Amino acid sequence: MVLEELLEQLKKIGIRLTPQRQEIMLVLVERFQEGGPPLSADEITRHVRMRYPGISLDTVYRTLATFTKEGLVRELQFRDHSRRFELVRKGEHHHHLVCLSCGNIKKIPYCPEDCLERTRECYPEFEIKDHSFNVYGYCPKCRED
Amino acid sequence: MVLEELLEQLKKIGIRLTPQRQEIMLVLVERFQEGGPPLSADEITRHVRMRYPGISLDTVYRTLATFTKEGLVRELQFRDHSRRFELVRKGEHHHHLVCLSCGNIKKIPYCPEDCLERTRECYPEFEIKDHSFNVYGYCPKCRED
DNA sequence: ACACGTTATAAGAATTATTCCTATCTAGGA
DNA sequence: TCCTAGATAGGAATAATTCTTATAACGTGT
Repeated sequence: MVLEELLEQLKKIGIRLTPQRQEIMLVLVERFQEGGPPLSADEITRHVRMRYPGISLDTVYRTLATFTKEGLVRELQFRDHSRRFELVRKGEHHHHLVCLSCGNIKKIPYCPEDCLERTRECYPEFEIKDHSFNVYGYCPKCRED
Repeated sequence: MVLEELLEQLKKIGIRLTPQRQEIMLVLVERFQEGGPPLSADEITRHVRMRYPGISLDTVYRTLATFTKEGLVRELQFRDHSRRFELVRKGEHHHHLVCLSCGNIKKIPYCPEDCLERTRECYPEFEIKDHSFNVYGYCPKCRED
């Protein structure tokens, strides 16, 4: 099961396996498995509180920062200024199509690898670590208005 | 001259040509001409205040929103949560390479058009308007640390 | 199983960026 | 020149995130 793998990974990293962290990881894994859109810190907090009511927002933010630093989670920043988080799974890579009206998010299964490669050639002195590709538009529902 | 062209464009659009708007446009044009990185709202405000001390932050934000809506300005959102603005010039299109350590920004002259096209094919019911492609890494200076 | 030291947490204060409110002002058409 | 819709200044309000600090608890070593 994915969750256990990840908890094992957390142990290896050498950070403490607290119940709060486990719950946050569980929420991220569930969202990944159902294929839904990335979650905001607030959404994650609300989900975690269903099963772990006392958790503080600060803990959620700190934990997400830790997970991101360890490469378990990817942090996303969209043009509407919303900040979202999603689980990183090895061998799986995608980008996002975002509705400018309702914020609805779809996965894009393509990746601009050629552009990335050309960027590396253009700036060989940069140590390139990551990239983001977002497409913005209006979803079918919002086009009607 | 670029500035006059743009002021003319503002007139055509039908919004009032106030001195505040002219100053903000001037700052954006100067930055475009010197080829420097996009500006934050705060940087723009500081620049505008050198020549127009009384301008309020709210006016800067409102004006940038107006310019963005009219397609004269592009709003950028990077992973460090910084929000920046740059002039849009027809026939010129680029993306950004951002240093994760110092925030240094370089222009990328390539564009993932193929990915964009494939995204259109994948989601034909979406009305695609725009996209962003950001590459993150460490600049030469920051690699040393 | 237990104690200890390190690290994580909760709670709320503080910070920062942005937007809202409202009284006043002004660009530009008549 | 006058008039009015739209714009501005200034400060209050909001929202998201981070900081502070006292308390709690993970997991190593006994």
